[in-house]
Order: sequence, then C-alpha cells, then structure tokens
Amino acid sequence: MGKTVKIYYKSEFFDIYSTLTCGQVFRFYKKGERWFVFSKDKCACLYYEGDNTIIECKLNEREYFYNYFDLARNYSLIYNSAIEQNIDILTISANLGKGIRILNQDREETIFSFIISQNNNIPRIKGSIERICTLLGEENEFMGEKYYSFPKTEKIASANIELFKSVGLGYRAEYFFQVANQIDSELLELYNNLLTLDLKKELIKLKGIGPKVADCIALFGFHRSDSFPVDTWIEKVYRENFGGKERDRSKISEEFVSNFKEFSGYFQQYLFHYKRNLIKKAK
DNA sequence: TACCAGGTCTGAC
DNA sequence: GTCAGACATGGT
Repeated sequence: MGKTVKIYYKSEFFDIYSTLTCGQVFRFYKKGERWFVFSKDKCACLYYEGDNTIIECKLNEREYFYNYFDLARNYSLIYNSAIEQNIDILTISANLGKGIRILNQDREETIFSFIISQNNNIPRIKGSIERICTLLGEENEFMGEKYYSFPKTEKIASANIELFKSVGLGYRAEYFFQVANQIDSELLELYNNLLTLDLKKELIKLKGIGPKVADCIALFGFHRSDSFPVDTWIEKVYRENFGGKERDRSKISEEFVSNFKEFSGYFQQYLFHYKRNLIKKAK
C-alpha cells in the first residue's frame, strides 16, 4: 500500500459523527474509533487526535479530500450567523450541530444517491447504494479496508435494469436507469454554470427528480447553500417549531431561503440533524 | 399490523 | 395550477 498523509483540522467546527450522519452522504461506516468515508473510487479515514479532527488519505488525494470536507471555508462565520438570527430552535440546533460541514461531493454520485432517497429511509438508502457499488464498482483497498468504488455513469447506463430492482430500489430503478442514460460530465459542467434557480429547473426535468431532490443535489453536489430542502423532517420543524401553516413544500423552502439567503443550506442541516436526533433519542 | 421513510409522477378537475 | 392516489420495500 502507498503512502498516506494526515490533514489536521480543529475539531470545534468539524464533528465527524454529525457531519456524516446528518443525511448528506451515504457511503461511510465506523470501525472502532475510526470512520471510513468513500467518494467515487476514493477513501479517507477520519478520527480524533486531541483537539484535532484527522483526515488520513492517500498522498495524491490530499487536495481532493481537503476540498471534499470543505476545509477552506470559515464555519465559525456560519455558526455565528445562525446564533445572530435569534431564533430559539435555530440556536439550539446550531449548538448541537456546530461541527456539521457540508461536503463537496461528486455531482454524479450525489444525483444517483438522492434519486434513491425519495420516500425512503436513510438506512435503506445506504444499503442500496452499497449493493450497487459491490455489483458495479471496482474493488479497491485503503488502510486494510476493502471497498468498491461508486460505478461510473456509463457503467450504470449499460447495466440491466433488473439489477437495480434486485438491490431494493423498487420503482426508483426506472428513474435511476433513465437518468444514467441522460447525463454525462459535459452536461454537469453546463449545470454548474447556472444560477441556483436555473440549475434546479434543469434537474427537475430529469424523471425522478422533484423539487426536494433537486434542492439536495444543488446543496450537496453543487454546494449551492442558497438551497433549503424540505422533507418530512423539515416539515415537522416548520410546523412544530416555527409555527408554519403553509402546506406546499416548495413554498416553505422559498420562505426559508428568502430569510436565510446564502446560509440556508447550513441552517437546514442544523435543523434536520436536531430534529432527527431528537426523535431517535425519544425512542 | 399498520405506518413511515431526506417524494415524485400521473391523471382528473 | 392544484390535488389525491399509486408507487416498492424494509424498519419500527
């Protein structure tokens, strides 16, 4: 095995658990005190040393993971802005999720992952994606962990649709397969040059992608933080904690974005993480 | 056993 | 433009 490198980052604004489990990424697992995170054909190992969060990866993938974990961004600015809103639930959520970072994930992997996410739960999404990687990805190894890469779009496009049903995608298998035959890196480069609203308009043209999934892709795949995905959990927050009455999720999303502007996506993650952890604890 | 999960599509009005 | 019902499937 080749040389590895360690990236050090102060842990106050980088909590491994909340960053990975807040529902933005599905390919990771914990082994002892170490977390293994997978992106495309790459792998990083995360753990703590004193006050630092450590990212260990291959020497030539340092830049990739530096960007992937969004290390150039000042998260204290985001956190402070959340506190300054002076909204009780947001203050509580920001304090709980202070260490959440929004990852810069691969665009194609993000699109496919969130097509699976509709009307689905996170453990199931993780399982389906893992099985797809095992069946169509390429075998790799990092720090003693064997893993499979996320398959290339062409590989997905040329597979048999029955394969996607067999891994539990259900009716989403059709969408998954169709989209693989409609996108390529050139198209995604075009998408990347669009303003957020136009980007979402384009994404929604793909079958299986509606407003909520488009918001997730814009936020997690294109780092458009002026996005605010509204799912069942956020709708609960909106009704129970913000006293909201609107039923149309797109309008709820617009309302939040008009208030939180370019911080929308970060605040949404604070709130989502808070609400899900609250319910999990109560059970 | 029903209900739910990071919703979307379709057809009827 | 809005709305109800259908949609696969495993977890709780």
